[in-house]
Amino acid sequence: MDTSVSPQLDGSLKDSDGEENHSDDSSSSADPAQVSVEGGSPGVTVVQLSDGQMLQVHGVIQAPQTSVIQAPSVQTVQIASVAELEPNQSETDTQKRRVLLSRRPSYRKILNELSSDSPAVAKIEEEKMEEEVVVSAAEATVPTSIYQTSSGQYIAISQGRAIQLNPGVEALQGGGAQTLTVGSSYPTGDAQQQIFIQGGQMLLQAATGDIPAYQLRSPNSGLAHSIMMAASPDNMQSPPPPHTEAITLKREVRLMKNREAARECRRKKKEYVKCLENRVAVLENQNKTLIEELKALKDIYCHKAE
DNA sequence: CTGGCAGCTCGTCAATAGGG
DNA sequence: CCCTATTGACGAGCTGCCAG
Repeated sequence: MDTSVSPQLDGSLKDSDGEENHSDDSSSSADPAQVSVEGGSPGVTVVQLSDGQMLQVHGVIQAPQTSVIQAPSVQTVQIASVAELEPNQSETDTQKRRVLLSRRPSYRKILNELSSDSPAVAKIEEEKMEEEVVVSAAEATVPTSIYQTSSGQYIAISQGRAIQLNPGVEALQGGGAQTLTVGSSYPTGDAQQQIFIQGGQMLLQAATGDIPAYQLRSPNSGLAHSIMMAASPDNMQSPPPPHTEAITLKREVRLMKNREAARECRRKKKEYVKCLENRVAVLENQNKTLIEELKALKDIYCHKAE
């Protein structure tokens, strides 16, 4: 019973790795029979596809590990054994469920383990994103209203009038944070507002009034995104009791962090799956080479025997 | 053109692990 | 014990495809 590949991962291997992986999925989708391994620097295998295209596959397999799937998944064994225990009914349902729910080590850990054995394996880095550095101490302590745009970006407005666009997917791909300073459009505002621009999106205007309206525009598309008031619009009007406000703020921050975490987790998962796919491709090639080698040796041996 | 369907992405919740 | 990070599960929304 092999539960090492979850249905989701399995699905990803089959069809869901999606558009963004097309560039290097060719390694995994290539017919193994039409691929030749060229060798290369340690840890990196150059694979030639049938169409002559050369592909560098980071040598996930070069490390002396028994299996791609078994090696990192310490808890896989655990899951399997628990599944075997199930007929015994030796555990309560709750306990079973808990154990079944027990996770693999994180994708980052798995890949980093792999990479420690094989230095060529790309590590999933702790991404120190600039936008996290951008948040100043003042902002962190001052009550902040957080809004979500229709494009999924976040704007935090603190008492200090700092507006931050939190990282969307674009921010991950794009560059670092940019900062601009504009005059405040709030009647009560300070002289200036700071706007942090992420992922090529910029804050174009902030209207005055009790409930400010913002317009986000992507320089490329020119499309304006309206802003959904995702959280605490009441902050703008009558201030709620400080306690409620604190709770709301705490929740908003938690949700925002979790949103980011989920995004990051999915990204890592994709990377992990991609890595496994590469490894499968290389293993298949290696297997094929070994078979051919064995065949050749057999031939030689048969000739000598005659 | 339209309704149904499948696949994908994203946000959220909840469970769990690990660190301080 | 509390807090934070991680990740599976679930639902909602979007998109592309296809048959009628």
